[in-house]
Amino acid sequence: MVSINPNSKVDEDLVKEKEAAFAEFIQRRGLKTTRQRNTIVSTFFRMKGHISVEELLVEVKKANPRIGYATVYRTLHLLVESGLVEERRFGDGLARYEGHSAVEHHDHMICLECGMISEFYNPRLEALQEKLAEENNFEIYRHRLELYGACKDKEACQARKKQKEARAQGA
Amino acid sequence: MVSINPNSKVDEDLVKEKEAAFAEFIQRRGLKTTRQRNTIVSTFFRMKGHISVEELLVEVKKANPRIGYATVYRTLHLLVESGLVEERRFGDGLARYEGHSAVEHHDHMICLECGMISEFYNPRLEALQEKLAEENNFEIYRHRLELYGACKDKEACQARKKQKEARAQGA
DNA sequence: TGGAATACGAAAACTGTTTTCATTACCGAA
DNA sequence: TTCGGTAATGAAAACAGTTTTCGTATTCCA
Repeated sequence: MVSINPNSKVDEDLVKEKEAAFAEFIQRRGLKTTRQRNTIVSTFFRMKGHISVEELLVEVKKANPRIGYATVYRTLHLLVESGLVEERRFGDGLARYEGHSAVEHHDHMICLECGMISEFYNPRLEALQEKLAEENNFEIYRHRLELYGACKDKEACQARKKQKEARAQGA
Repeated sequence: MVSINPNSKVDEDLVKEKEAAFAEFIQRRGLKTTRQRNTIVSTFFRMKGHISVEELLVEVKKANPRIGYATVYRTLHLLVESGLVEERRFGDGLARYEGHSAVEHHDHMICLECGMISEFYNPRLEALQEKLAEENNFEIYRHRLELYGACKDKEACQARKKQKEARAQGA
C-alpha cells in the first residue's frame, strides 16, 4: 500500500514548472495569455487537495476580485484539457479539481464525517481489476474507486470536522 | 469472478415480492398507497438495468400519461429510502436507479463505445479494499468501483451501439 | 362518510455549470 | 507603437437535472 500524503508544503519549483507547462499549452493551442488566466492557474497550483470551483473562486478573488466564475470554469476546463489537472466527482454533485500528483493514478477514501479525502494507490488492486476486465472481455481505459466511510481515529476526525465547520461559518 | 447477467427475464414472483416490500414500507412510514405510486413502482421493477428518471417516466406514462416527473422523483426517493433501490451516478450527470439484485453489492464496467453497463462482483477485490482501509485506519461504509473502457468483442459492441442510436432516433 | 393528513401535477425555484453578448485585452503585422 | 482582427472577459441569461411550492385531489381512519 502506498499512501499519499497531501499535507506536504507546496513545492515552488514544481508550481513554476506546471505554470510553464500550461503557458506552453496555451501557446500550442493558439490561445492568448491573460492576466486572469495566470492568476487562476497560479492560484490553483498553490492550493492543495481536491478543489471545488467555489473554493478556487474565493482564493482567486483575493488576488483579483473582478474575476468571475465563468472565467474560473473556463480556465479549469483548459487545465483539464492540458492534462495538468483532473476533474473528479465524489457524488455531492459538484466537480472537484486536482493537479496531477507525483503518483499518476490513485484512488480515494472519503470520510463522510469530516470530509477528509485521502489518496492511495495499490498495484495489486490495479492488477486484479485488469484480470477481472480480461475475464469479461473488456478493456479498461480508466477506472475509479472510491471508499466512503469514516476515519477510525475519531479525535483527528472530529478536529477536522470542527475546523471545517468553522471555515463554513467564516465564509 | 462472479459475473451478473442482467438479461434474464423479469421474475414475476420476485417483482411481486418487491412490490409487497414497498407497500409494507409505505405503511410502516404512515404514508399512503396511491395509484401513481403503484404504477411507478411496478413499472420500475419490471424494467431492468440502470434506469434513468427519463427512461422510467417514458414507461410510466404509457400506463398513465398524467403522471409527472415530480411524482416519479418522489417515488424513486422513497424506493431508495426503503432500501429496495440504489441510486448511482456514472458521471454523465444524471442519476440512475437500480433495483437490488440477488447479489447485494457489485461493481460496474461501463463501455464508453456502446453504453453497456455490466455488473460484477469479486470477493478478492472486496477483501483487498478492506485490507487497504484497515492499513489507513479507515472504516468502509460503502464503496464504488467503476471500470470505464470498451468491449473487446467489437461486433457485439457495435451492434449495441446501433441499437442504442436507433432508440434515440425513435424518441 | 367526513375530514384531516397526505399526495398529486404543473409550474416555479434551485444548484451547479455553460453559454451569450457586448466590451475589453492581447499580440502579430505594419 | 499603433492598428486591427481574434480571442477573452464579466455579467447576466440560459441550461439541465432535480427539488420545492402551492392549490387541488385523493386516501383512509374514526
